[in-house]
Amino acid sequence: MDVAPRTRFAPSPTGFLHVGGVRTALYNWLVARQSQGEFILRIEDTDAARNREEWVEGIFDSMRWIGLDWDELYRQSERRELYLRAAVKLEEGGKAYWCDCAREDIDARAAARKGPPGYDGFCRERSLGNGDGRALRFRTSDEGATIVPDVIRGAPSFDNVTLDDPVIVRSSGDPMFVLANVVDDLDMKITHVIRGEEHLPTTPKYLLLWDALGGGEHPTFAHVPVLVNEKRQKLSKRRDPVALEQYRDEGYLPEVMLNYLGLLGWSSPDGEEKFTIDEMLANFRLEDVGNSPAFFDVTKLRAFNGDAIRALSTDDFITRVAPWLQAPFTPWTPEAFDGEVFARLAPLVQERVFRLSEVPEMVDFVFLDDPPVDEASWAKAMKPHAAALLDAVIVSYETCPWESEDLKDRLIEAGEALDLKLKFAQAPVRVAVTGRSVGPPLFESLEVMGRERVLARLRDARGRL
RNA sequence: GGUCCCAUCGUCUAGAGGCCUAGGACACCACCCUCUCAAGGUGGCGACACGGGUUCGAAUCCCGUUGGGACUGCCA
Repeated sequence: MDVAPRTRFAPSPTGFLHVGGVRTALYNWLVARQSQGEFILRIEDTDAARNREEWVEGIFDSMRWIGLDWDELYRQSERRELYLRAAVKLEEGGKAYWCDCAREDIDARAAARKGPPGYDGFCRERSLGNGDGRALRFRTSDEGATIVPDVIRGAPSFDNVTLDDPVIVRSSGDPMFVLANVVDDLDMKITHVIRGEEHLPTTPKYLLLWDALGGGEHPTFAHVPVLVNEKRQKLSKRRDPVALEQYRDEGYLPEVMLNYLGLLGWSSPDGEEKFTIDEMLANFRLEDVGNSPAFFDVTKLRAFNGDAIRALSTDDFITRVAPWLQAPFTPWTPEAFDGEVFARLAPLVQERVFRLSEVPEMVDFVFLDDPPVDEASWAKAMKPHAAALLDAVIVSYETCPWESEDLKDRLIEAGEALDLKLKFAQAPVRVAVTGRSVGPPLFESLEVMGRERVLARLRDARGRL
């Protein structure tokens, strides 16, 4: 019974892709790709109230960016009839019933009997027909237990009495998540349900529904631990930076995102933490996925990203940083940018950034006519000796050969005349030219900028002292 | 409240009864290198939640406690 796996990633359109979702997508993708199976992308947009076409497009873009390709694509909004037919079948088979209880009624009854909150099966035997304001509920069993065999959690068992009858069709006539989910998994012949741990408590309902629909053999489940924040709460849209798109815009490399996400809950057998998607493909095993929540630590992601950027060839780096060298990421005008100048600075910058979005601010002084001056840097660098030093450097730079080595030697000379070590002598020049106390190596930057512009800035700074 | 899940350095993890005076990575600290900042090099700090069992022997197995989390929607 070794059938090729069919796995699925089922995001709902919310305007962005949740990094936790991307990780489960990755695991699903790996399982499918490892064994000539199929990876299915299913847009769970049954909630018409929040469903925008551009959000769906965004999911496609992000999936392509991260490199997870899919074999089949479905949108639940286009499959409504299928779910409704299943609902009718359940109702006709006596496995679902109509209910007109309002939330307040349900809560009031729960409070009155001092029992746990939740639906009490009030309408089970009322034999209500379909009608205005009525929702269809699935009748769960009151006897026995449902166990969920799970690749990474063992076999948690749930007593069926604790299961509320879930609404499967809203009073609006729209199908609900559980129904659509089970019907689709059945219809699409999904073999592995790999999803977030938050779905584990509702899996018994899934299984009961599966059986009621005559589904036969159950899929293999793997409920992967949630991703948490520093307070160990599930990563949420409201309080945590969870959007994959945000990381993309900040200049994290897609292969690093995948690597880091893969590392959260799984480790390579050889203990190597840096791995490619192909290496993951070769070594990944679902049963090796950990079972405790992992903190999404951007600090480590950042470190890995910096390493990956430095490992790029200069040409690759230039190619990949290109999008950040234009609007809206740059303070300079398009005409002011010079690709050849940037190419000379690129290796210097490449070694100093952790995210591609940090590049513009590191080279902006080269492409801006009048770069902003950081006041704190100015105050720190422009000590009493600065005037004399700048005077000397200006004179020296007016005639010296315009090569970084010469520029360095001349500054050393000027500094020594004032009894300043290079460490201190370079500061006024750096701030005068770049506006800041930190940046790429100074003399290479000066060389690239050219004598006239450098001299102009030095004189300008001297004048402000 | 109920149901379920989880528990090794600050963080991600290695660890499937002796290989563990618990290994690696990120972070942090110190030193070296150095034109700033990074990078790099060297070294350091740092954990088996607690209590009972089982066993010759437990981070590893069992039970309990404590702690954390998820779910408990006519959201997905």
